[in-house]
Amino acid sequence: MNLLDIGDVRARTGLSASALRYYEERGLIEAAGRRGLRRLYTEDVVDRLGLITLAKAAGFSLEEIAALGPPQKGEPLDRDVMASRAGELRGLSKRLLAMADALEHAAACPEENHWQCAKFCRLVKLANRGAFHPPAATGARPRMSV
Amino acid sequence: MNLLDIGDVRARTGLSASALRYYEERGLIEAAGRRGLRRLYTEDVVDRLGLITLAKAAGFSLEEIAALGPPQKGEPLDRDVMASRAGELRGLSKRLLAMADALEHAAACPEENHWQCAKFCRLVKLANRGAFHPPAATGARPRMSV
DNA sequence: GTGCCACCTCAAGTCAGCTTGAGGTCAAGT
DNA sequence: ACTTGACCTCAAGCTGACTTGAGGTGGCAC
Repeated sequence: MNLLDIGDVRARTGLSASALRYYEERGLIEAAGRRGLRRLYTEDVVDRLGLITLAKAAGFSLEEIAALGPPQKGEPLDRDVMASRAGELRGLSKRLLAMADALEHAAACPEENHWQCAKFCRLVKLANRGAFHPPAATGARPRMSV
Repeated sequence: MNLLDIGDVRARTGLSASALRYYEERGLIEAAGRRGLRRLYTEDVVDRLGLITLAKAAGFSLEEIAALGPPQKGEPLDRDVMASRAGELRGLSKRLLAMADALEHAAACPEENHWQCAKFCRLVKLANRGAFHPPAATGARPRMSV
């Protein structure tokens, strides 16, 4: 079996060596063994890391990903969890789209001052009612970059 | 003019007093004056804070919001910036929707192991090609909660 | 006039997900 | 034999948006 040096894994996944060591420390991946001090990985780890990157992009935290089971397990994710996260993502996607519409409206609005725009003012009031506050109460979700 | 205590502002916006002080420190808002040690705010600040909450939800960082101009200015946002951010939000929204579709497919996929699913494997390969890596090169964008 | 309590300041802590730095190891090429 | 450079460990640092805590102040009701 073709064993990979951490540098090879880095090249195949685009992840930094320090990130890989960090993932190992967090229990997301493991090395097949060592050659001297150096970690040696099986090629499996590349798929595993692809999955991790994917899961992160879907908003799973490293902790959640680690909790999804031991590194080598064939079954990568619980189907129920996946389905429910898909629902959340759909919701977020919708909210973002609404924000985009609002922004675009405000950008194109004929009023010379946004505070004259009823739509804009309605949105601001909604914001103060908590409609856009971070979901702290809803059980702190991870964050994703825009 | 009806002046507001920090506690009143808290009640009207749902933001914590410490967050309000922090926003002031960062130059996002300012108090109209003091009564003794206590900050006094005009009612304007409530709208201003609604706008800030909105902008945060749209992915603007506090620094960007602060850069959009002095607190009391009527013109809240540059239309070009708004329009371009709207485009970014649309893109993010689309990617999230694609992720949701993929997750849902994987959750419902007849294959007993996701690694047997061609769609899933294609996605993992894409992830390793950097398609889902955080946009570090694209100029670090702020983060938003899922 | 006194007690309470909402407010104040300033420094330090929190969270995730890494990165950076100092100081060390080791295998291979010249 | 020696250098190079890729790797190692461990601790500390970074970012953003706040929160928390200790210790202090002062306006208002009684």
